[in-house]
Amino acid sequence: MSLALNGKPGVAPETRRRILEIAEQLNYRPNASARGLALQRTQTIGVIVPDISSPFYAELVRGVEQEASRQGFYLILATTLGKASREEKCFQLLGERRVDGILILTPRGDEELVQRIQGRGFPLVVVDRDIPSSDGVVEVIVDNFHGALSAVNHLLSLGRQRIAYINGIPELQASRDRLRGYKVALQEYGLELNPKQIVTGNFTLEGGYEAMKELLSSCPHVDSVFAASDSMAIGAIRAIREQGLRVPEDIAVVGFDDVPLAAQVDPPLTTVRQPIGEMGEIACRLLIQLIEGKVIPHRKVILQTQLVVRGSCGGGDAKGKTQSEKDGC
Amino acid sequence: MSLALNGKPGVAPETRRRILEIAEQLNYRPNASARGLALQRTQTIGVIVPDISSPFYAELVRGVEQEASRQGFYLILATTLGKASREEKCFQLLGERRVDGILILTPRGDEELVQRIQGRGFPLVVVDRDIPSSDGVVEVIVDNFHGALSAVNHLLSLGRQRIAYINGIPELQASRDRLRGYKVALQEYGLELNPKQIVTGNFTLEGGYEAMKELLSSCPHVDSVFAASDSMAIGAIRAIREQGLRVPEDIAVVGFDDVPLAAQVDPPLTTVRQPIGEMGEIACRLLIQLIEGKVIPHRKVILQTQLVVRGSCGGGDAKGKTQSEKDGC
DNA sequence: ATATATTATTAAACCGGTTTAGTGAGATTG
DNA sequence: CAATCTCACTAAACCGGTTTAATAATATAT
Repeated sequence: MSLALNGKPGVAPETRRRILEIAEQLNYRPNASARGLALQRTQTIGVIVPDISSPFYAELVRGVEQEASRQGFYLILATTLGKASREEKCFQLLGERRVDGILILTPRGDEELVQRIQGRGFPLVVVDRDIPSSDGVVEVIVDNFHGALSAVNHLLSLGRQRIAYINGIPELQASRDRLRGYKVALQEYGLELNPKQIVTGNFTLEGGYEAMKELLSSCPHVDSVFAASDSMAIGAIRAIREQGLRVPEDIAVVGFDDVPLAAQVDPPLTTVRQPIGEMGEIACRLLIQLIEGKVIPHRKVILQTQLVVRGSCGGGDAKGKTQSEKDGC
Repeated sequence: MSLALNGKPGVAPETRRRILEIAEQLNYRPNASARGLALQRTQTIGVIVPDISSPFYAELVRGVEQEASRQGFYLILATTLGKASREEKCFQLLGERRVDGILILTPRGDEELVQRIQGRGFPLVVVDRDIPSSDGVVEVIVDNFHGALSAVNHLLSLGRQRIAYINGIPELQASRDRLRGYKVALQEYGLELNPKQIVTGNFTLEGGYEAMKELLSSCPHVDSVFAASDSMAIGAIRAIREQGLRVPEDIAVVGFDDVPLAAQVDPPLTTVRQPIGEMGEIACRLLIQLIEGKVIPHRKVILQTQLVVRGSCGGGDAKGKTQSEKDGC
């Protein structure tokens, strides 16, 4: 019976046809619990995520879901709400469910939790994680350094030279990598680094707004700003306009992330796109490979960002202004 | 053993303690598949949703997840991507999983699918559904009519009288209800309805932009506009500004939904808030009640909207202008 | 002290699949 | 024609829980 339904050999064609017909007739659906029990395999992936309603994670989960469903896997969601206590609970729940593998999507990834999950023998892939991999955890991350580099290089290529940087939460590795990209781009161009041109927001719109106000008062002659997130970039634009300055004519702005909103603000935001959905897909694909016992060629996948040029930094029609006079900042 | 672990009576305290100790020691976790098989109950809720990455559905799912996890249920996601063919498949998958109940979150809800799910005896709650309930399906919806009413009344109270309406996709009941609210508000105020002041977008920013351009050319003297979604409202603002007009001084704008973006645009958007997360929570709570065989007092829960006043319609400082001259539109 | 009622522990049946072992019929071969 | 080998089908064991029935131990009553 099981043989016939699952298309395995050892069943006469006629018998198989008859079984399938009857199954169809009383529309039989196999019981996943029973199958899971017998097979010790649930075709389920557990996803640990801080908050499903944030656009970033929602898009990530969408990518995961797409790939999982394509390969016949299901998703079971566990949200931590950012609390470490819930992280432990999430793992327990997924463990009881005997999920075939676990996907952790969080930059605050608790190293200890990762250890324990691995210790219990669950296939595991970590996405967008902050912590440098200690042991052979499979991880999917984005190349923040080169992303920032390309953003600043773009501003430089447009002739901007007084480029400020609005950093995100400095504790996150992502912030540090982007900052490094900013610094290296300036250095390679032969520009001196001005510490006053580096301020810190907290990845929020308000944070970007405040940071930009601070920047405008301490360095009034900046001609462009690179923000470590689109939200902060949008906040910065608001601050710039309140000062009566124009974007991009007076100050060019580049963001990071390419959230859906970025294309819709005025002016449309030039930004560094993170391939969020693709990260989810790839992570899911890797996890399924792990589950199926295949060898993973590279345990660390680093995805490249892409610079999306829109209106907020002057685009192709920038005149390559030559503001060479020094200001005090 | 089972008795001891689940805290049921009929076990000596000493024995129970010993069992729990051993269980703890070799950290035993019950197998959810086995339990599901024996109990014919999986503690799982199947969620059918068009697309998890849309902010609206993401927030809805967040609400559902919160309530489910509070009551010890898990979520299993099934996305339709809007295709009816996948809708059927989703149901099959959830059926195999023997989910305890199903939540459908979609305005395009296929009536036939609802019938079949009910026919199979699955507890079912439908959220944000378009179709008027034929039989006793439990549904959670939002009061679009009164929401629109309050928005237009607000504009009227600010002295605006030439109020235009940008409708959403007319096939959706939500659009029709909002349109009705618009009409009734004007009628109750004693204003005549001008068909030219009603245009149609498709719920997108671009749609709102185009609709507003059309409106400005056919009815140049409108003093305010109510859009059936925030996205369209934001598109409308862009169109208004391109004409050299100011918001809210020349034209006041009110949206619908209160997406996160609404508070962040310039000027902050006055809008009608839908309690999205709460809808999810309530729907989930109702579903669990159904699952547990409790009686549902009301099979149709209609949630009220809330007018959120921000800058885009002049707010409290509106001067109550009296533009009584007629224009040709 | 014996019979009975009460309670705690142990054993077995069941949920619905998968898989292996066992059985019978038909084909092949000496 | 009998012995063997295939192949298709049937029966039984197993996955890991829950629940009911059977059994053992203890307490209560006569």
